[in-house]
Amino acid sequence: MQYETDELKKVGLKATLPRIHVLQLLLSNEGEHMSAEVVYRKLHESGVDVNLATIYRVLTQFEEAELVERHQFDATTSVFELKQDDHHDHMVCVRCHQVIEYVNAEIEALQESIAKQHGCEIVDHKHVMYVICHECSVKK
Amino acid sequence: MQYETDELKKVGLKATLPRIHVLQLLLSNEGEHMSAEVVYRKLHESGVDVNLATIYRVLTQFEEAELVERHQFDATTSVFELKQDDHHDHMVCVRCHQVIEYVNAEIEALQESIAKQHGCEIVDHKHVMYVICHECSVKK
DNA sequence: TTTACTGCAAACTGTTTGCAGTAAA
DNA sequence: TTTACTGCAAACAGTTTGCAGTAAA
Repeated sequence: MQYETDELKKVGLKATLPRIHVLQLLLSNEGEHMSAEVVYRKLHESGVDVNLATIYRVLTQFEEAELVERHQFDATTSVFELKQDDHHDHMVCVRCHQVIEYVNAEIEALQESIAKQHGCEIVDHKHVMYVICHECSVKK
Repeated sequence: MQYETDELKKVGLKATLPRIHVLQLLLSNEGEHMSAEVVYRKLHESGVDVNLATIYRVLTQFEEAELVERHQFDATTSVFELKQDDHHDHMVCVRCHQVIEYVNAEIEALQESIAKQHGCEIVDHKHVMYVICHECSVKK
């Protein structure tokens, strides 16, 4: 819990219990992409009662503090993951909803050159591939 | 109006006035990416009163009939464009909200190979670049 | 002790839906 | 004349917000 406290203070946030718990959950589930609802449910399952509105606030603050990244793989729900050092994009299995991360420098470079061709400067991008993953295609 | 009527019947939809008007609007604004709200407003401006709920229904039916494509460039709102023959992706200017379409076979191919490497089969993808367009970067 | 933060409930936004009436075939 | 469609109002889902009370510094 000291680590979480330090991380929070480092980005200028009071080390409150809700924030510590959310951060702890994200840390212990690295690589997962969780919605606010899921964070809420997981915390409650482990006996920690944090209000859903607070979770939304905390996740948004974490995003602003660049501790987490927000993604929207489907039309309705945002998911959050701990921010990693390297940029990566995502594949989402439409059957099992597993998320696979990948990095591809060539695509990144191509993007830049396309933008440049049009006189545009990229400020952000999202690239999501909706797939049927190996496991799902095997089990029919 | 005969053209619209025929197009609608071709995909098995009754040629009703709301549908004809929405299709007409999309046809006369090819290349535009309009939200349901914008469709609603534009129709009303030209003196055609169609209920917003109907516009949502019609656009969804058009999507199912593959007459239009739905995109979500921001978290909250869907936009629609007439379906073209070729696949393309989008750049959206974060300042003026202009949408620029582009096609890049190399990226498409790279996507496929990345998916394959992971044993995945792509069923869909979205690739959006958020940019500052030429005009916007010029006028500071 | 001060001020940022949380819980609660209510609001909000884009979108969908049930139902009774209307228009296309 | 039948049946699909529309308008209306209410519901919906995820998310945000105002406010009064609570806890971190």
